[in-house]
Formats: sequence, structure tokens, C-alpha cells
Amino acid sequence: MDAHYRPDIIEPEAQQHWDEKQIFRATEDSAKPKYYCLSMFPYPSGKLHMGHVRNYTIGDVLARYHRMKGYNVLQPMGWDAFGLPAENAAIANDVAPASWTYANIDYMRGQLKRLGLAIDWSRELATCKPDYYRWEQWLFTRLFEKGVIYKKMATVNWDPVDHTVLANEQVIDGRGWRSGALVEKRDIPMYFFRITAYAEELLDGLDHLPGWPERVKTMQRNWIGKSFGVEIHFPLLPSPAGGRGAGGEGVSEPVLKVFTTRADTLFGVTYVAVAAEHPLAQRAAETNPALATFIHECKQGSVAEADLATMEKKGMDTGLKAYHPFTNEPVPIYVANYVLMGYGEGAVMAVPAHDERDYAFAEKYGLAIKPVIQPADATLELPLTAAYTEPGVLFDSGDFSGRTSEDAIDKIALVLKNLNLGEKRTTWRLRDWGISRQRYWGCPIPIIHCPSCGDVPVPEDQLPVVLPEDVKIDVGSPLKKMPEWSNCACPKCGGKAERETDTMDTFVESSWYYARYACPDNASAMLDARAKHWLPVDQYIGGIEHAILHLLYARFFHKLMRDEGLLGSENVRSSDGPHPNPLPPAGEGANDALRAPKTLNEPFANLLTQGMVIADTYYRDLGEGKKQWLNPADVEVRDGVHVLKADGQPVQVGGTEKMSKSKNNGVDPQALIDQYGADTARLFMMFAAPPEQSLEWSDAGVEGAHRFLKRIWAYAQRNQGSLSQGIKFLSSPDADQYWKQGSETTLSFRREIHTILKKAAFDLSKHQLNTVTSAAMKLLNLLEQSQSDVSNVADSIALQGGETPLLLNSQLMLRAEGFSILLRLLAPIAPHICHCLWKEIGYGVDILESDWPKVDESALVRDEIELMLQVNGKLRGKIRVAADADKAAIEQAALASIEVQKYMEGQPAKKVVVVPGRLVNIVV
RNA sequence: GCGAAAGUGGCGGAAUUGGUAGACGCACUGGAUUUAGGUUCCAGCGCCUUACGGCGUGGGGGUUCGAGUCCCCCCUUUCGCACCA
Repeated sequence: MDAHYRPDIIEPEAQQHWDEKQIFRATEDSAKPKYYCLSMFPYPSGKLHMGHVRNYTIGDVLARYHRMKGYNVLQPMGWDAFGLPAENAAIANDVAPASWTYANIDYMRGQLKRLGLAIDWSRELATCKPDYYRWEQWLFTRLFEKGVIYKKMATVNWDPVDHTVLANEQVIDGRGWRSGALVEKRDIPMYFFRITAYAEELLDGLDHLPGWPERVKTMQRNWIGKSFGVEIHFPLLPSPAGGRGAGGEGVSEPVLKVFTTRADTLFGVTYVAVAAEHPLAQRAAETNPALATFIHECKQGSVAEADLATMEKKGMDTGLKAYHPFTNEPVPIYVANYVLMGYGEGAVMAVPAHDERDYAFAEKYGLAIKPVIQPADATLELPLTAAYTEPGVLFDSGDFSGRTSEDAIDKIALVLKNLNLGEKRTTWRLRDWGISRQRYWGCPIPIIHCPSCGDVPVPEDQLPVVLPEDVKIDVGSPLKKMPEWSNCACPKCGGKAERETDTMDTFVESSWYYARYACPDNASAMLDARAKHWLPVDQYIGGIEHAILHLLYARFFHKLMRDEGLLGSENVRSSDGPHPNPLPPAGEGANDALRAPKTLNEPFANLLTQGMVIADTYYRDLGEGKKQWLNPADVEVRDGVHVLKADGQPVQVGGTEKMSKSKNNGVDPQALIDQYGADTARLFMMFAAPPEQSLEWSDAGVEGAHRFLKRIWAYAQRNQGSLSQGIKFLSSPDADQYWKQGSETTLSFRREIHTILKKAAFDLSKHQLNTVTSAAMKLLNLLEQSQSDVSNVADSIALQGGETPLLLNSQLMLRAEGFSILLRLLAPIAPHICHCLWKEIGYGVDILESDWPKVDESALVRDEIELMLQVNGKLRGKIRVAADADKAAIEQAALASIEVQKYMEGQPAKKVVVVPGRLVNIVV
């Protein structure tokens, strides 16, 4: 054994051992229960960042822990390889997106391997390879034929200078990021997934995901946004006296349809507002140049909802009127920039008295504000100074006055229905998923446009539609300039036709990769029986930023694949059933596996959303509001001042922010691993913060983590002889006898060790890995303290292999047992050093094959316990009582305590609260 | 703007889930070892106070014998908002 801890030597050795034994290769034929542990796959941006290291370390710790607990673990890895950055890099560096991507993958794969992750690399996949995306195209054609995918117009950001569609990210302050031109909205045809058809199921499914964080489920529920409301028709012509109702066959009275969740406020409507794209607005604009100009203005700006919601609310009167369905009074129709054509009916009824946005709009344009709702137990103070948005009781509302909001909504809907002027409706905030992208580096949409047959899906035998990789990129997709690629024959009529040149949203690839890992080598089917074996994913780990979109799309795809019969027939719309691979017998820590039933119609049974990695920022003012951001690695503290290492001059300290290129505060994980080794990097990441919280980078913290590993190494090195002696006693048939002969000190050390282990097992079940790490540190502290309990005599005898006095056996056992618990507890977090020491000391050949340490409950038993004494809730003292003392005895002992009597000041106890095992509170 | 979370020493964080606030680590201070730097080891370390003691978990209020934890209001920060991944 080397005298010094040398990660540069032991880490490659351990990794070579795992490689040669193919120890992480997962097979389907194991008798053990399966555990599919998946971390979100990386986009191959160039090199790993700290967020990756954190994500994959968390996943690896859970994978290794479950392996030691006796599960058949699958942990795969792949590449989310299509996407916008490859096209930007291609323009910047004059390389093809494909070769840039493949080079990045090769480099990053090497980095991941250097981290020592327990990954089954035989299942690696990259979404930009035809053997992956061909199945996405295949599924697309099936869904297109089923009508789950359809085409319609949709609004995008249009750069009028570059003549390209822009991603929201590429719109900065309403302008294109390269051209600087004011962005416009433009309608183009796009393909859509009918995700709204699954809205109900996606919503209900959340109730069957106990292993998901509550906040993620809440966010998804709100995103799906089921709301019950009323569709109301505002006639566009005044009603002839006495009669209303349906028009004749196929002919209907012209109406303006709106949807509202607050039908109770209907009598407070003072105007209606329509989107700029609404047909009514368009028609009015034909004869109204000012309105036409305004509508054109509304077209400016991005389509991002955050922009739409924060922009100044503007509107203009169309001059048209709609007629109140009950009072028949005319109300003006406004065009408003905050009404979205793509949402609901593209029109809203406005009730300024009871809606904040409508109130502000009415104030601005001098529209009437008519209150119709008041609190149940009070009257409104008039005139209103702000919208009253709470439900209440109706007044000034015709026959409905006096009803509560809830009651009125039902009644109003009923009357409207009888008049054929509306009805109750359920609406969803969720919109269908538009997946067409006018970009090159993505999966081609497998559609052929034929002048006579229309949109024809590419037949199965012509798949995949291969994306040409050897291209030059400038502005716009090269596919649109490659007739040799896009010209083709119509599969139906054989006539001249053209391929679709749009590609798919990269979210499509990441919506099903988790299933393909089960069978990445299958060239004849998207999924096979192996997918049925491994799914659902038992533990999914990734950033909280994916809480809504990616996780919702993946859940949606799971249901699509199920309905295609791809996940095994018994998985189709079935309820819970027995698990084919039962859990190992319940024991300590058994609650850690929230195992999913195989029939769960969800892809991810348990979800862990890790926080981001943040770091300090430093900058120098360059004047004119410009800042030069300096990397933390180049900054140091001299005499309490932050200075740049290069010139020794002070720098400004910014905030602590997410590691990013723009703030230049990223710390390169490679440098960290090169300097300290993978185990230190992993240990620091796990220790510095609980997985779900953000993690603040700290060089000093890394030093601390490294110091701990060095201490472990030194301890093992120093005690090698007595540890192997202890191992012999532990495995001897007399072990129990030896424990019984242990000194009080030895037994109390052992009690502490097992208490720490028990707490660590509990923490692991909660995935609270920072306190598991601190448990390992506590164990080493204890073992070092207990050192003095074992005499030097014992050490030298043990080292010589001679007989030890009986009294010392338990002390040697304590060391050997404690250290073995420490190594096994730490093995998932710092696998290399634990692998090496386990073998060197002689615990066994491979720590991965050892059992997870068990708590010896008999070691936890104690005779006396300490109770806190409180007087009026304030801590005033402590007493020791027998562990089995009853309440009366405890109360008596507490009242007799000198500290308590001092603070009672002779007053009688009003009440005595005894919390067994914890405290006594005396109220005077 | 809407939706969701988080605020605890100088710092990262812990608190057996309503019962000893500050585990573990970092930083710092003192000491030992070392020619020195580094390393390693030992001790101390919430704030105020000479002390007795008091105060203390973003701010304000409430429930309770007892609140970091539960409820209400406010402030700040972070994440998401459908074409970044």
C-alpha cells in the first residue's frame, strides 16, 4: 500500500478493473429485481460543465447504492445530439454541425469515463444517428395517419432582415440577435402533436406519481390548466324583439364567441376584446386605415408569453358592436394586443370592475366600469379604485342578482344554453405541441408534399429520411437549398413531389430515449420486449428547469407509444397489478425504493430534480455600462481584497450566479479532476449541498473534501495490521462472545457507529446525500477517537500476528467493523478509493459485490437516556433517567431537579408535559 | 404579468418531520510539529454581556405547554413560461 493517497494511480486502476470485468453491463436475465437509474442525457456542447458532473454523480451514487443493495441496475448514457448550438458553432468555426457534434461526443465521453460512472456503455446512443431517428420518423408517420399529428398555421418570430425564423432565445429585447432588426410575428404552416387529446390523462397521471416532487406536479397541473368555464356567444346583430335561438339548418346567427371562467360577471361586461388576427378585426381594418396600422403594430414583438404578458397593454376600437346576450345592449369591440388568437376563441369579454387587466385597460381608454359582484357580508365602496376580483354575491344582474358567484355561473350557463347562446365548457391552458422547426440540424420530418395527393407520409420501406451531414451552414437551413435532397417521387401517385425541409423540435428525440436504451441495437423495431422489462425508469435525475416541458412531453410520448402497442400489451391502459420482480425482504432502508408497478402508465416512477451549480462572479467596469467578466479561477484574495492574479489589481465582486459563459464564472470540471481526482470532485459535489438545492462552488470546500479522503487513506495505511486482525475476529464463531466482553467505552463507540449508520440509511432513502457524506466523516472522526481505546500493545501484537489478550478482541473488531461500514457507506460516493482500500485491507475482492452494511439493533440498546428539562418552554437543565422509566417517574425526577426548582421559584406546576425520550416541560 | 420554490452563524449547510437550533465541513483564532512555506495534529468559534443572564432561523402577526418547522400578510432571491437544451 502506497504511503500517500494517489488518486492518479488508484482511479485508473479501479476503472480498468470495472472495464475488464464489464461489471456495469446490464442484462435482462438476472434473478434480482431491476432498478433502472437514468440521468438526463447531455447535449454535446463541447465539454462537461459542473452541472453535468453534479447530475451524473447523483445518478451514479444512487445506481451504485442500489447495486450494493441487491438490485440489477441499468444505468445508460447517450447524447441529445441535435440542436441549435451546433448550427451556431458551424457558422462560427466553419465546420459541419455533424462533425462538430461527433467530436464533442468523443471528448465528453472520455470525460464521463474519467468520473468513474457505473454506466453500461454498450447501450450508448446518439439522437442524430439515423438508427435512432428512423424510429422517430416511423412513429411520426403512424401518428400522422392516426390524426394524432396534424398540420395548421402557427405564429413564429420572424427576422425581416435575415429572413429566418428565430427561437425565443434569439430574440433580445424584441430584436433579432444577429441582425438587430425588430422581430415580427408571422404565421407559417406547422405540424402539431395533439397533446391536448391526452390532457385529461396527463393530469390524472400526476396523482399516481408519489415519487415525484410535489412542486413539479403542481407546476405541471397548472401548465395543463384544466378550467371549467362558460362559452358565451355575443350576437353581432341586435336581437329582434321576442325571439332568439338557433338559426336555420346550417345557418347560424353571426356571433362572437368568448370563453370565461367568470360567467357570474357577465352583467359587468362593458366591452369585448379580440386578437389582432381575429377575422372581425381583419374585416374592420379593411375600411379603417388607423386600425390596420394598429393591427400591424400588434404584429411586432416576440411570441414569447413572458414578453406578451409584460408588454404595455394597448387596444383600439374597431367601431363594431356586439350585443349582450341577456340585455341586448351594444358593447364596443376592441382589438387588444394582449388577446392571443391561438388561445381559446381569440376573443375575451372584459369586465373592468372584476378583472385587474380589464380595469387598467378601461381606465386607459375611458371605458365604463360596471360593478356587479360584492362581498357576501359587505357592500363595495363605490366608485371602485381597483378591480374586485374575489367571488361574491351578484347585484345589478337581472334575475341573477342575489345569487352567489358559484351558483350564478351554473344558472347563467343553463339559461345561455336554452337560448343557444353558449354552454359550460372545460378548457385547457395546454396547447397542442408544434414541432416543426425551420432548421437543418434536426430529425427530418418524414412527409412528402405532392401537388395532387397532398401531404403523404414517407412509407416505412423508405425510412429513414437521412439528414445529409456534409453541408455548409450560413443563414437559413441548407436543406431548403438542396433540390437533389428535397426533390422526390410521390409515394402514392409516383408524380413529382418535394420533401418537407423542416425538422423536428429536439424535444421529440428526448421524449423517448429512455425507452430506446432498453434495446438500442434493435434494427427492426423501435422497441422490443426489453423495454417492457426495464420500464418504467425507477429513478430519473435531472435539472429542475425541465420540470414542465421535457417531463410533460416524455410522459405524453409514453402514452403515445403505449397506444401503439410498443410497451407490451399488458401495459395498455391497465391499472395497478402485482410486480413481477418482488422487492427483497423488507429490512432497514426498504422504504428507499418507491418501486413502480410495471403497469404504471408513466415513464418515470421517481424523479429527483437537482439544483444548479452557482459560483461567485467578478468583473471590471469598462465604462458605458459595459463589464468585463473575470473567471473565478483567475481571481484571488490578497489582504482581504479580491484581485486579478495576473496584475494584482482589485476587481469588483458581483453576485453568486449560475455558472454560465455570459458571466464567465464557470469552473472547468476537467481541471478539478486532473488536480484532485474524480473521487474528490464527486465527494465535494455530494457534500456541499443537498441534491435538490443549488450548490455554491468553493475551492476551499474542494480542499476539505480532498483532505477527508487523504485522512481515510492515512487511517487505513496506519491500521492495516490491526484491521486485518479485527476482520479475523469478526468472522470467527466467537464474535458475539467478544462483543460481550467489550469494555463500556468500546460498546459505546459501537453504539455511536451504528446510530450514524442508521441515520445514514434514512438519509439515503430521502436521497439526502450531503448528510450521508457527513455520516462518513463522522465515522472516521469516531474511529480516530477510539484509537486511544486500543493500546499500542494490541497494535504491535496484531501486527506480529500473535495472540491478543481477550479484552482487546472487541476493540480490534470495533475498528474493523467501523472501517468496513465507512468504506461501504462511502463507496457509492467515492468509489475508487473505497474499491482500492477494501481490497488492500482484505475485506474482499470487490466492494461492489459486498453487502450493504446492516444496522445491528442490539448495539443500539442503552440503559440510561438524557432528557431535556424546560420551564415555560425554556431549556433549564438535563436529567439522566433509566431508558424504561415511566412518565410518573420522569415527572418526579424532573420536579426534583435543582435547576427546575430554581426557575419555578416556589410556584406550583400548572402542567407538566412529558415527551418520552426527549424532554419534560413544566408550566408554572 | 402568470405559475412554482427558497430565505438558519463569517460561509456551505444540519435539525430524528411540532420537542436540546447551528451536526458535518469551510473560513478564522490560539497552540504543537516544521529552518520556512505547505502538510498534519490539538483546542476554540451564533450575537450581546465582566458576570447572572438575555437575544437569535428574511420582516410582521397568529396557533401551541413548546414553532426554523403549522397558518395569515409583507420583503428578497431563484426556476419555468411552449422555437435554448
